[in-house]
Amino acid sequence: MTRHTINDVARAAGVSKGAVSLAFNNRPGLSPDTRERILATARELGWTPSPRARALSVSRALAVGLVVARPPETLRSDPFFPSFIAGVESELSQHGYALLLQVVPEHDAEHQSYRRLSHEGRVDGVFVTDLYVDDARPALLAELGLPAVIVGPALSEPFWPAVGVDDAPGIAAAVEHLVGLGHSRIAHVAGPREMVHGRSRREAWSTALHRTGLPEGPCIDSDFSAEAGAAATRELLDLADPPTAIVYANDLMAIAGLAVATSRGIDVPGRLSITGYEDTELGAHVQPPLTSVCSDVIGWGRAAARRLLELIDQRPATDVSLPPPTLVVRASSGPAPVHRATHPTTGTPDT
Amino acid sequence: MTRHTINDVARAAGVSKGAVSLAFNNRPGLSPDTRERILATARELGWTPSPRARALSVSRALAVGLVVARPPETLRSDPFFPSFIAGVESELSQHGYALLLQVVPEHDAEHQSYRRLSHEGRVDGVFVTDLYVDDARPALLAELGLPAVIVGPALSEPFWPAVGVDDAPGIAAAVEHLVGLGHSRIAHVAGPREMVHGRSRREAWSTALHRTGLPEGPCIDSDFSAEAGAAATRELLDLADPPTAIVYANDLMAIAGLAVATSRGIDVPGRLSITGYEDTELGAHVQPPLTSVCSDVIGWGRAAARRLLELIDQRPATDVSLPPPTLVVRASSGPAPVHRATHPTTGTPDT
DNA sequence: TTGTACGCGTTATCAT
DNA sequence: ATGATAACGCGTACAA
Repeated sequence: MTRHTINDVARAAGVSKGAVSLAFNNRPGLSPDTRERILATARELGWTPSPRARALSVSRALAVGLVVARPPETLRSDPFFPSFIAGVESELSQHGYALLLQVVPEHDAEHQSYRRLSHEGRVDGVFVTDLYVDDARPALLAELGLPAVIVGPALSEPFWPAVGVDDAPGIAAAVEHLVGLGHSRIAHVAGPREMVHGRSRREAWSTALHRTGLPEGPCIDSDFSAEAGAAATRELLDLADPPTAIVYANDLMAIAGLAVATSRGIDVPGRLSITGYEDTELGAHVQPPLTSVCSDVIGWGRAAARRLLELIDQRPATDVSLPPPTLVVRASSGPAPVHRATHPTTGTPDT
Repeated sequence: MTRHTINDVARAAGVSKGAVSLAFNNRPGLSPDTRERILATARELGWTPSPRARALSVSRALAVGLVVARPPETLRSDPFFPSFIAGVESELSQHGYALLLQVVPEHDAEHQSYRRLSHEGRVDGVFVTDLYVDDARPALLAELGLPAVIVGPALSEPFWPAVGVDDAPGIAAAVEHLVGLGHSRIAHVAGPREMVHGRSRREAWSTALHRTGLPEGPCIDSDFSAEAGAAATRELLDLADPPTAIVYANDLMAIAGLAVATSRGIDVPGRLSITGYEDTELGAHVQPPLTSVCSDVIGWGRAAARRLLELIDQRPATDVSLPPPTLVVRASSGPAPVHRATHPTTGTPDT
């Protein structure tokens, strides 16, 4: 019951090692029936090529890497990665590739990780997530010669292709939804200005408002964390002329913001409407349930993996069109209040 | 600037390949100064052994696997894995090991994954999480001869060691906290009976109550999801004699339960106290902030990885004592109501 | 300490 | 066209 090798198969099929290799790699040079005979023999013996040996001989790792640089605290509640990874895996496994994951606390460590992965030849390519404006990683990876795919909004990145769901339609849908409900003072709690997906969502919010002819509401920079989302919300509610609706750049901040509003006795959605982004499981189960933007993260992962494998194999990019995100309307968004209180924290009942 | 090999180092140091290998593996058979000279030369050339070649030659993968079998939906909001993985990585990287991750939708697929990982020799060992009572995986892995560490409550598992933070002290602390606040009817929203950590938390709750001399409150089986947590909460609140406090088996269910209470106009903690488990980021930012049990998940990951590497190397287990979980008290738990309403949904103001 | 076989496929070179 | 042969990738380990 010991492990079989290519030699066992070759012997059993009465051919040479080389022939078995040709058969398994769909390479010309074999008559159809010997090819079939070889494959059948391999099937019987339960043999498949060893990735270890293959890796050494083809000078490839047959694995790709995902390095996530965040303090675990920030990462903890992030719903993105599990789905993304599931999608990635579904594509990789079909090509005999594996996913190697690392979670490191900060950016410097991430650079070290890439260097090591590349130097040791552990991976043939990597995904880069949470791209910053002027991010140094693409250049580093180019220097290392390590193929990469940017996971996030497509941008004119000189080094590597980007695969991402476009944020804009989802944010636009949220804004239009709120405008349709009569809101005219729509704020945004944004992701960090330095992060590409923070910036793109902010721009989408701004653009959508301009398109409807409304002025931009106030916009507070935040960092995608619950803590900062809560602080931003307090800041907005403290304004002399607070917004009647807030578009958050993710669910985590939206849920924290919701708690802030509730704790001040501000009725949601009676006095304040709220939308999130990402449609987390919990969003549907807070009070009131959160209106949010939902995108196909699994499909996204699959597409990113496909692109990365193409890049590694130097194949041309196949077109993948990811479905645009959709707005899931729940009870956290409702008609704009008829009378706008001058100061919501003094809370007179609405309608 | 092409990649160096062990031969380059050997030549540069004026020794044989074998000597370089001995030097890098701290093996006897080399004079101290040649050893040092070899290491210095390697440092100069920036050479480290190639995991690929090593893997083939030592007949090891130099990687361990983590297969997570859950529908992405369920996994999405799970805060456990990122921290756990960070801890795992910190240990693995020191030993030249890498972590290979897979996310599969259901249990059958997980079995397939293990079979494949083992058959292809992709990993030298795996972590098994979310253990079920009578789980078939340990036996499968034993049959495959693939070393495994159970991540979860220590239990008398015949095949593999378990590494886990003991749930009991944390749950007990929550129960005692509530008892100290005057609660006498303390319910539990449990994880699935078939899951080991569901069961262990339930038993901890039961034991803690008995120790204080209080009768068990009602206990509803749930499944760790927000959806089911909400349903369980509704069920509890519909009882003729509803509990004044609910101990949830995780934060996700607790937050969903909180929303249910709030939506019924039940004041938390005035009329109902709530505790969670896991201390997620969001728990501190819901309204009211959630009392929860916090454990050192990163340390847990580190310990599990260490044990797995020991198992792979057939070394004896070193003792690791993980710090017991601690109770983080926030505003969702408070004094038991003085007058217990006969039916909380008819909600007369409290105190 | 050194020489060399070995692990296990892949691929370039040859032979029919 | 088909298929065999042998070198190769890069460390490790055992005999000398």
